[in-house]
Amino acid sequence: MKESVTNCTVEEAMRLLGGRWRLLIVYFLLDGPRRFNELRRCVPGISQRMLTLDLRALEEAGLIKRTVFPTVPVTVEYQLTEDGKRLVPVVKVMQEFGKWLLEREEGEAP
Amino acid sequence: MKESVTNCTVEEAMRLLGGRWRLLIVYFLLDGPRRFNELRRCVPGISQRMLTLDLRALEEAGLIKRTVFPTVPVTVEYQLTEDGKRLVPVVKVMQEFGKWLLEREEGEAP
DNA sequence: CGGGATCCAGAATGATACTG
DNA sequence: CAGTATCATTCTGGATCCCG
Repeated sequence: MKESVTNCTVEEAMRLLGGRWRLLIVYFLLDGPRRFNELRRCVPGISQRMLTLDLRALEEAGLIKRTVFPTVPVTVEYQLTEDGKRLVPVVKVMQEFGKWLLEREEGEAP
Repeated sequence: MKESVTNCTVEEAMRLLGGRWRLLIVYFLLDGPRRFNELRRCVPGISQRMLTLDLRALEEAGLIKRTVFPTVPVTVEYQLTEDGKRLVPVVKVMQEFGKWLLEREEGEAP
């Protein structure tokens, strides 16, 4: 089972990005590096655990870079890598579609 | 200006499209209408149940249209609505990103 | 053919407590 | 501050049987 898929590029992308938070996290990294708790405040409703897990997944995929500054207490910064910048159009398009969705909802069922 | 709706737009979009199959189903509807079992064959590995559920969700969101032809046995066709065509850029961008992902994998882990 | 209904396994996510 | 560990809950997806 799970042999390589034929032409399922969309499936591959969704397997990595399809979670509830990942693209949202990336969204908040568009403007520059962010620290862990900074992201936690930005991303509405995410748990500490999921933030950790999703950051790890994105890091493992080479899309973000984790930098530890040996301050006291320690400071950790996350930022998009060059590869990660390939996510910019993905986020943008999702943002636009989501915006349209929300505006449509307002118009139909207030 | 509801700042309360900070940027749930990405979240909103992912809530609707974030599943494993939905964008993939939409992908196979880009070229035109498809019947149920036709989609089942196209979408690699999807179960009948999930195809039904996801088609329902997309229909409820007004993104696809379900048409029943009273043949014997019955024939059901699914197609993108005008609203659903807003998904075209979303699918395209996912497809491109997935393609890049797959090509990168090939290059790294032979 | 195109589903609906039910049951179930596993993955995804959340809550809470603890730590260097 | 930035996590880890553990447990609980919810969600996703598959298997199977049934029906008009």
